[in-house]
Amino acid sequence: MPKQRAVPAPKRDAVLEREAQVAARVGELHDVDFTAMSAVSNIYRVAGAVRNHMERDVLSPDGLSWTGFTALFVLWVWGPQEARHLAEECGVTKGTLTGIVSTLEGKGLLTRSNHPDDGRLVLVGLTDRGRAMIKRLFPAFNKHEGLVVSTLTEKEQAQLARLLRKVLRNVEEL
Amino acid sequence: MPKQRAVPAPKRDAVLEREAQVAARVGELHDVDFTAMSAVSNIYRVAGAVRNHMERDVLSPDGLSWTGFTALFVLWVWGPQEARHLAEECGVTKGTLTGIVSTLEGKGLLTRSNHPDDGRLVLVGLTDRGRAMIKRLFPAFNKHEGLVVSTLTEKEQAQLARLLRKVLRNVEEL
DNA sequence: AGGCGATCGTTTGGTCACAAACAAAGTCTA
DNA sequence: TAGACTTTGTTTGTGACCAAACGATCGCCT
Repeated sequence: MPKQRAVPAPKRDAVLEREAQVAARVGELHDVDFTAMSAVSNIYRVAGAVRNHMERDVLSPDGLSWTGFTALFVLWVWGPQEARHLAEECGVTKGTLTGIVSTLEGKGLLTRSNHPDDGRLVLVGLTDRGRAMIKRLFPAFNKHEGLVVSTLTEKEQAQLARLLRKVLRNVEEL
Repeated sequence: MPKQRAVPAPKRDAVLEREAQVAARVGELHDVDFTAMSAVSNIYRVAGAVRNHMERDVLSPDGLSWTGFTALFVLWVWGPQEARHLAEECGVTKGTLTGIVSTLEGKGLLTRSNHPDDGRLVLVGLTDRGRAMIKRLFPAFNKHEGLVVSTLTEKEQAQLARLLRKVLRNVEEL
């Protein structure tokens, strides 16, 4: 009878091994959903790592943060729009967006203007400088996005995106 | 001849539709890696949504942030340890950890102490209050983790975790 | 027309996060 | 043993981020 392995993992993987050890230590509790725990914790770890990588290697030379880049990108793709819309598209609260817009406005990358018909609304739009910057930065950013998932096959990348979409729809209306 | 659809997507999905529209607008550029773009942007969106959900519905009643919870969890699972190790495990810089630890120390959830042999090192460990809190909080947290990925089958959850691990290993040494 | 409630952006107060500069403590080397 | 590196945690400065409170504006309703 061959020696049985208690854990099917073939070791040699720091990330996987850490999960296994955590599972062993938390094992004293019952009804722990390890699969969900792995998925969620990995989502968060990857997101942070990707953000750091992007800010360090792509964005920081232009003094742009991840969110700053996102705002420029959204304005570039969707055109000038109301602040509330921009906030939602960037995934931040309106309070946070005020700061973001102020920062980017200070750099001369976008402008605030009043809505002609509704005095409450603020319209945000790119300046020529802002448009030039996002146009120059996006290809580099996208290239690094490809680098990040380069260890996955095209099919796996698509499936990763699909699974995440499914989770996203669920979480957003939860 | 039946009317052809230019986009194969069956609509009716806000998340997917937004991606399609972005693709259409960025289409003027050549060599855009849309698959990678979807995957990366979804990773980040999901991570933010999950973090917000957890802080709102699970952690905030106890005045705990995501990172604060992570720190307590790590200390609970791995026991008292040096600050540098805790920082890496939480995925933050040492400077950030100083603040985290100070906050949690103020709440009486953990303690700082000096290493007996090396005056530079600081040992961080849970107090009884901290241990009680994480022990009470973790099941609720884990239950919500399950909720977050509940629209995925068990198999899909495992695959999501697997794909993310693959990306994580790649990004961390990039 | 005048008031009530909703909506929008800003402000406030606090935490989180990083990079960079720093002081204290340890290690190495000559 | 004395000086030069290295490592560790803290401090500093800046930006991101949220929730809650706020003031301004709009729409509706009587």
